[in-house]
Amino acid sequence: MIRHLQELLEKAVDDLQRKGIFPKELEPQIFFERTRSKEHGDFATNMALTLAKPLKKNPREIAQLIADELIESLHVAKVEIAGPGFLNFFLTENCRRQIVKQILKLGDSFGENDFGNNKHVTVEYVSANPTGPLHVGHGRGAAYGASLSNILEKCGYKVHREYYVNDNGRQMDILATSVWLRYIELCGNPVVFPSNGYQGDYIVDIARKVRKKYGDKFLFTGQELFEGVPADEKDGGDKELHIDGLIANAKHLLGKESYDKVFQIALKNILKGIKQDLEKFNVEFDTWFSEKQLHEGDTIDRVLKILKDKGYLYEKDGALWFMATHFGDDLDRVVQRENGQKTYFASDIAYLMNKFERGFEGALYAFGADHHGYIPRLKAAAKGLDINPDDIEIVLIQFANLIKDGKKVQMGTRKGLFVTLSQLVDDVGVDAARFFYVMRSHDQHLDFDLDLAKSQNSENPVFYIQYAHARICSIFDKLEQQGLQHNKEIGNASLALLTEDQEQDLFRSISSYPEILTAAARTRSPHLVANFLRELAQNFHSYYNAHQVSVDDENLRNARLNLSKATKIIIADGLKLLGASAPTSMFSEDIKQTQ
RNA sequence: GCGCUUGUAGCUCAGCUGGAUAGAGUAUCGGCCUCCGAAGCCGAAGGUCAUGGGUUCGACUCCCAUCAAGCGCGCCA
Repeated sequence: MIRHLQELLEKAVDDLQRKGIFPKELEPQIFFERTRSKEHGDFATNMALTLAKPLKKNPREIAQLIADELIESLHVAKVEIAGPGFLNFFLTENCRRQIVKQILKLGDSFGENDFGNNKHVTVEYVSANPTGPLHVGHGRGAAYGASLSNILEKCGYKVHREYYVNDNGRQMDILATSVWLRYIELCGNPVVFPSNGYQGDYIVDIARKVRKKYGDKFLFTGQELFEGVPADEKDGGDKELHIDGLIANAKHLLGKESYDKVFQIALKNILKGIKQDLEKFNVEFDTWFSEKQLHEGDTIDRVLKILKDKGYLYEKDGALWFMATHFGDDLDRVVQRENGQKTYFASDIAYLMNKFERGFEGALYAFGADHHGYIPRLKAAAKGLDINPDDIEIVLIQFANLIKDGKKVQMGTRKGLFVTLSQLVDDVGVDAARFFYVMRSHDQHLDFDLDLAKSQNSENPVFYIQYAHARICSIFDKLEQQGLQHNKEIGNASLALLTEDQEQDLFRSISSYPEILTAAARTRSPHLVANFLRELAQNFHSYYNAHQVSVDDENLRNARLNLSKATKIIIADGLKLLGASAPTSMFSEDIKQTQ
């Protein structure tokens, strides 16, 4: 529709240019927006206002010139000049109503569009280190990435969802060593657990599995364990040196093969847990990308060689540095440490290159806000690799606070004192969890109110929306109970009977869905969809309260049923994009039955 | 100290590319079930858009400064 209006305007401007009223070199940008209030029609453009300056004319005069030049359209009832010089377009009643027909015909593919131009992009999200279960802090990134991916897909992007698994490096060694120490405890040798080790119970669970499989094969005495290890923090030493010493001993005592076995059991179990939690959270990935494969393959060496050949690497203090400052970063970054180890940044560059080598035309990262320092260095890496930095995009997700009884839930990251994502889902349900995480703008801190998320009334926006859906389903159930049939054809032929204010509001609302989707895709903002759904649900509830859908008159009844059905389709589709379900009933006993 | 993000109704938040009278929810107050699910609806009230400058015909939106909050500034991951 917008395109049609744009064509009308373009034609008018063309004609004005041909007549010499507008200068020929003028190339106006034509934007239409939905009006905020219906007194302003359906669509408005501020074109006359933007032309005021180059034309040195009063905007209302310009608007008048354009309005006079507009040719008739079947779809446009009238055009008004309003306010400082807006052109307000009023669609014909008939045109507004057609949307119902269209939605019923297209079903849940309504709203699909080619905004993304088939661009092949990776969306990377969560990518939490596999050193423990996901906690509620990861939940927002997961919900955001999954919802955004769905929306992008609906808007014509080819989306590849990736989880980058940091299965290499010191944190993983700490994990393996922690498991090993717990294992030794289980075998009956008391161990003073390092303050920097992973302390959660899940470590003990994994240690138990190690013991079950290998018995006492990896058992050593306390004395052997701590041989030559610097003191821990609690004994006045350094916790980092302490744990590094323990790692070295673990590797030495166990030998490579046995150490790897412990390491692999730890990694596999944690990863399995993460996958289960995400599945439960309705979050999926196409690829779990292992960092290790970058090291074991040639990607890292290759990417470093490329950068070196371009002259972007240099040696200093025995380490290898990338000239990030040359590309706008604050500092140069080390890619290979003095001890020969590649840094995480080296893997990050390699992974970036790998994404584009696999043919992706864009890489989108959803990072926690604490990673914002990465943006300049990643962009710098892209420039160094001749990748257009605009093709990599980093979205920062602000933190979420859990609120219980009106107070912040305090969480310590160490000692396993965190609420896991899995617990949250058990507590409030997937639907509420997914919806709450994305209902606010991602660059806004989020207060996640647990009590609200759990509540089953209209204060809870998820329930409010789902209730609208369930109500519509209930109308159709009732119809069937009365022995009546919904006749779509009669409904479509009778749409002209839908003249109530609330019906007009619903037309407006459902027809704006595709634009909401493209806006959400363009600004990477799933919360727009959440807001839209609330409004749509509200429009429906108002309608429902003001008018009977299932009336005696067959024509009117079917027309209203068509409108209700169209509304239902969109609510269900929107909820699906956000990872929430659209229940056919809100009664808890029914929900149990359907589950 | 430098950098990034944020500051809108009592509270939680929307506000599209600079555009029309800054909007929702919640809390408060007042109404609506003989009627498809009242888990709902309708109405009232609530604002110096952190502050001060600037650009503009026009600023919540862009620029500068100040204040406040969160985060980041390693041969850590």
